[in-house]
Amino acid sequence: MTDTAPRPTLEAVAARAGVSRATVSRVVNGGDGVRERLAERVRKAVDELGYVPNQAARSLVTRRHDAIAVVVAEPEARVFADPFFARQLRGISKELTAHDNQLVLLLTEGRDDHARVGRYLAGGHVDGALVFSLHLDDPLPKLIRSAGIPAVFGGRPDWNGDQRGVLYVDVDNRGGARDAVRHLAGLGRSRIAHITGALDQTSAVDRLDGYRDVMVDADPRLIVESDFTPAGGERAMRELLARRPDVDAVFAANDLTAAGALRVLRESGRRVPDDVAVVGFDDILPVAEQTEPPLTTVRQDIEEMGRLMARLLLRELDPRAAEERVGGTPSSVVLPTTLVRRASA
Amino acid sequence: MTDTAPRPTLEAVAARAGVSRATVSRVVNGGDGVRERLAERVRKAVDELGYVPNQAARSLVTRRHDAIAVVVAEPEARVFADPFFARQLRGISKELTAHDNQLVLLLTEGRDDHARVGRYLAGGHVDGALVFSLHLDDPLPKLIRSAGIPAVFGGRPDWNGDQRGVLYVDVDNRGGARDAVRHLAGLGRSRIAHITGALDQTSAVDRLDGYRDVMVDADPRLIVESDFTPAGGERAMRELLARRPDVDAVFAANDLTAAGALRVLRESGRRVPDDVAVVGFDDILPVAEQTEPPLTTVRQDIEEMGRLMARLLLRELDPRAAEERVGGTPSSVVLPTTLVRRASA
DNA sequence: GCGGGCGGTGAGAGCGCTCTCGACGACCCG
DNA sequence: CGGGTCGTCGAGAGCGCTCTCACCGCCCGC
Repeated sequence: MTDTAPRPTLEAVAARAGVSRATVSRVVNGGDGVRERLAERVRKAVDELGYVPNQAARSLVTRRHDAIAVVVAEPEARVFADPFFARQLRGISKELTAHDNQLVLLLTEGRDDHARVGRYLAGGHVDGALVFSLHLDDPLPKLIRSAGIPAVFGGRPDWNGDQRGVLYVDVDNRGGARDAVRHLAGLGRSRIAHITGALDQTSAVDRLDGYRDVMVDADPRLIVESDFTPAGGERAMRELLARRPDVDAVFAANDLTAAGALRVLRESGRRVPDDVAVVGFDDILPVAEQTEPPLTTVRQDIEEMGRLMARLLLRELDPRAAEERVGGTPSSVVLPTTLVRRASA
Repeated sequence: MTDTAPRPTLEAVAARAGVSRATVSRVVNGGDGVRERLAERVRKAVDELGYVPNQAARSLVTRRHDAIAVVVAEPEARVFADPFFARQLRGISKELTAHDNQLVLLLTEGRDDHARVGRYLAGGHVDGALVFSLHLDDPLPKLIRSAGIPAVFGGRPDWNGDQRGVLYVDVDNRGGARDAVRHLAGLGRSRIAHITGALDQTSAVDRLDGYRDVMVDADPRLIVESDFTPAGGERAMRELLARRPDVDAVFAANDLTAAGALRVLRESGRRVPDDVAVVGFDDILPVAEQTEPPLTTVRQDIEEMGRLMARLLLRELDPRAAEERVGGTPSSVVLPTTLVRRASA
């Protein structure tokens, strides 16, 4: 343990500035109702002493923490293959920092951890939570709700039951999927297949729905279920080639899957995009740009998504905003996507 | 704001169990020196009331927070292209969770943020810090030191000045590089080139040193400086082909760079590995497995690195451990690497 | 010229917890 | 059988802050 010099207290600052604790407190917290002359003297004392408020003492009385929990309930796979997660965190971090809030990160590991997270959130250590829980059967949303703590979800949660007052920020997965498939159709392709993502996640379901919106009466054999992984993409593509060797386009539920599909197509002697055009989803840069050929894909602004989630939550927490909100509660947001054309379609 | 029911206090539990506050506190914190009969009664009361200790009140008196900061000082690029960061976080999170510590994440954005981070750390909101700051000129290490807060660095820091007592966990970059180059030599290659990483990071410097260890008197033209990015890898590879068209192997400082190099080699009509063998570094799965051909590379156990960093810091913070430590201060760790053979070399 | 406001300031009471210290039996030894 | 020791527990004093409330000048209006 490093011995830290005893940090100056409000008391010390007050003594130095020749005022009372209350006045120093007022100045430190915005300084309303303190005459400028005095305030100036206090600020000077604060600087000289290097005073930093003790957050614990402050929280004890205000019952606020200026801290937000970010709960990530991904069992390895997805989050850690993508830089996804990092991007969202960055967006969140930016927004929180701008409002002097801290980011407490909770990563969960299997079921047991849910209890721990629930306890933590219910324990009132943070003012709110941003939750990433993309699986349909996830207990987290209920847990959060029963913890009685304000929360915003990343991605549309889809649990059975009351959805009132549930805030989330999602990407327009369905619309993005439609754009992708329409793009393929616009290229003159008619036998457009879809390799789905893991269908226990709303994003995968929505992308599939988007595909169906355009391909209203597609051959069901053109739809192959997969799991968002490259290996899954390979398997699905093989299956697809067996079912419909005449397939001339593939819309994969994400870039990783598309990369797997691309490899199988190459193996099978198909040229991309000449014989089969391929579109992915996510625009994971190190992947989408590195594939052979580079991948046409649907981009989503992940960082913005994080930023928005944080903003929504902070607004929810701010009593001032709560007043303004009368008659217009803050609502969930769905972000647009854009098609990024590269060589694969 | 959600109205949270007033949470029960120690006082309430004490009343219910018919004991004093002090006794409840003892039970809650391990229960030494309390007769089992009483302790049992207290635990029952805790359960019934759903009591959760107020961390703020506790911190106020103990001056401990059971929270550590993770500071990531990466200007975008590296961290967010790799799943690197996510893996490390996971390792850290696991270890911290196991010891009931919270993880406060601080991402920095340019210079201004350093001051903010410094203030935060000096403010005594956390017990220690894990710092990722891979750039030679980074002010963070000094800042941390002057904040007087225990810290462990991820990657060997390299600032001028006193290094005593500086703890870090690093990967054996130099050894891994040696292995990579020896592997290429073992394949019968003699004109082995190296595309470096950004040389303002110790990892890049160490990898270059490892290359030099084996290629003691290599043609300097075989060494091309780059920056860890795919685009940089492409540029470097072009330069290399211009300088030494007879190059028969490339050791790239990381997988992203290798992927860029691979693309240029393909363009130029070289076959990999027949004409030119390529080895990367990091084993970033979604990249290394997706390249054409799949990349032989040097793997580092990133998650373990995070775990170790946390363990080191926690030990540093634990007064008990401090006693045991007499005569043997905890020291930095360098993790081994392993060569992963795929198709590119 | 005097009372009522009012803006500015200080005194003091807690927030919920830990921890020291002293009290109090029970138990042991001589 | 008396004095000391040990284990167990409660009383109470803060930790550093916010916030209410009372107080004190001063300015205004009549």
